Amino acid sequence: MDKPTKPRSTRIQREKRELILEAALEVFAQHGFRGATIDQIAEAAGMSKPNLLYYFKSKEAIFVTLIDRLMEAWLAPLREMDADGDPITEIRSYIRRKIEMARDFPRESRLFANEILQGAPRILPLLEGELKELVDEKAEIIRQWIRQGRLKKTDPHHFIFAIWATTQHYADFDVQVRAVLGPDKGGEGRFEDAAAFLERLFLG
Amino acid sequence: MDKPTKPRSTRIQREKRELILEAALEVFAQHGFRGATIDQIAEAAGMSKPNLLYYFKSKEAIFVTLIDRLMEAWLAPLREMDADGDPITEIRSYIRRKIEMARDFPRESRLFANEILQGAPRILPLLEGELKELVDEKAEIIRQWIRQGRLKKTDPHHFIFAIWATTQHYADFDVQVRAVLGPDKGGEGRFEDAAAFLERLFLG
DNA sequence: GCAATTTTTGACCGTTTGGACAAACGTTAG
DNA sequence: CTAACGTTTGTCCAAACGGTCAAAAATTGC
Repeated sequence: MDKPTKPRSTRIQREKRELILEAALEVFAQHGFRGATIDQIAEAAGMSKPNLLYYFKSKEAIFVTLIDRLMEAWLAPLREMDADGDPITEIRSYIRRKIEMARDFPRESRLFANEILQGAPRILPLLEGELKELVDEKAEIIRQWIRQGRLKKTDPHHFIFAIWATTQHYADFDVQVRAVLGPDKGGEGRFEDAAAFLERLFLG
Repeated sequence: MDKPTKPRSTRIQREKRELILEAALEVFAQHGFRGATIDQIAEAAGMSKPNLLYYFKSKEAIFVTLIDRLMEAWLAPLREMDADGDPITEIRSYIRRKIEMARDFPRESRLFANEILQGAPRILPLLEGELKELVDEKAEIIRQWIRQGRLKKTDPHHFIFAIWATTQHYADFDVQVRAVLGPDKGGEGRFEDAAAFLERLFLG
């Protein structure tokens, strides 16, 4: 018994599946689930449609795989918020991480936004279960910080919503942000400006 | 010359077009442009597909009409921000109006969000033109208020972005908001709570 | 080198979709 | 009644779509 009984999926298989997921992320983020076609994803992945369907049994299967992975990364920053840390530092770090995600993973953010906009048909149970529990837990921590006089009084749930909304805005509404800021202020520095602004807004 | 030379469009025509636009708003907001079908819209409007196409020449035409109207209503609240008014009052009113729009016109908000998410293919010129000018103008007013010491120092553009993001969040991400708040706190009072929270956040 | 297995592809299928069209229907004015 | 006009519908079509399948091609294990 040197190895487990499931040596399935070769290195090549894993690589191809990864390639497809990368291409699908691009296409889904830009056109949404219904707007994206298997042909588009296949072309973006540099393979034929039947070939793609050899690795994923349906368009839905690709999407679900993508969004399942996404959720892990999505909740991670909030998970890191530590009750034993300094409130200001913890919240500042959280905002930083969220802005970095908007900058570095805008496609993931848009994919998520798309799913929620359509009524979260595939992840509603997760939102009502895991996400709600996590948020309630962190809200309790914030409430505790407030009781201890270490944080300005505020509604914890709406506080978290506001951080989500403002940070993700820079990924989801990026086109609008750049259009309004114009060529001058719309450069890559906008994420730094946003981070600085948001820290002041939420902690100042 | 009792009447102008263009008596076109009877009352019935206007009513039917209105009926279609109402149905289309519902369908587009829920499924996005690509996800919506003419049949769905026709059924929601209580008429046959060819009949619908008698009033609008294409799916695109319906969408464009809808989004053109929407933009008017969308910019109105910001337009009302008055340089001669009291800064705190003006900003508070703006936030109130935006939250009311999220509560009373969530479908319009989602339609707009959808368009931006897809890269704003149909309204990019408007964003770079009319919207940018309006925001720049109001940003200058805010900057003026700050110079006069009547408002806390802050980046006007990101300040406006933050108001947009947080208020629209309650329409666009409504499913998530309700899932996280749960049955108890997720009732109709959530918009009031949000308004109160946001006033504190932005003005407190 | 060769058989077994995995990967890739061209051709194909049923369904859905946006849209066209002519015929039918209804309404109104003379 | 009827001609003219606006409205409605059944039928049809071509393209796009998600997905299948058998066979070819490439790879792997021996």
